[in-house]
Amino acid sequence: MARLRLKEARAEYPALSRRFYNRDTVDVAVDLLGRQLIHWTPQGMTSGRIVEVEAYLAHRDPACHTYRGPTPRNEVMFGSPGRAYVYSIHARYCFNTVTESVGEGSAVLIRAVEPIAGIKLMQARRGLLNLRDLARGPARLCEAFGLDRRYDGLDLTGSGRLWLSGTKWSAKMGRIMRSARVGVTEPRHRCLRFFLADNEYVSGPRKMPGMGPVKRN
DNA sequence: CTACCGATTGACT
DNA sequence: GTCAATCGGTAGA
Repeated sequence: MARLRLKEARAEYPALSRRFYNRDTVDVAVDLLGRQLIHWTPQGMTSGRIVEVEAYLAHRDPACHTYRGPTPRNEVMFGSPGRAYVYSIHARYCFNTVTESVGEGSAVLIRAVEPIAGIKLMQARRGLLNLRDLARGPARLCEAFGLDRRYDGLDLTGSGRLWLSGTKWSAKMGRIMRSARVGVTEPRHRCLRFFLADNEYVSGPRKMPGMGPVKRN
């Protein structure tokens, strides 16, 4: 496969618009399933199909980083929808897309993708050959795609090197499931994790509280 | 300044 | 299944 120039890649895989992200966070989360995450670098392009996401809701959600108000870290979450929110945890990184209107403070965590392009590059970045584990988990995904703190605040809807693309629901995706979020210990468990059932690139335990099917719109 | 801890991962029983 | 390494963000003295 010939190496794509950035311009060509952006033409072939049109970026989702700001309008896409400026909606209810749960709607955006479910709508992101099956779409592509694409990162172009001079080293090559990596892309993958999103198979698992989690919604983090401002104000109503103690697990959300904006729950206790603005801090230096969560500043980007209060900004424009369609920007990247990248934060570090346990000495690794996690990648989110900011949702809803400016000042809201909600986001969708991209937890796992099924690798499509740039698999050799992902393997080199991860120091790992096993295809299944390349981007299965939020921090693994960031390592495979070369994402770190420098990408915090980056606009995903402009003409940059990092964006999301793809058509809406395809029947090939199979059923969508929901469950409680991974690693979030809440008294009331809410089902804000969404993933493709039976996809081998989904992270986390097989069984989670509140797991069940999601109906298509 | 110190102390605590998490939207994780990988190694291990 | 269990467990600890890891380190930046946050709150509090």
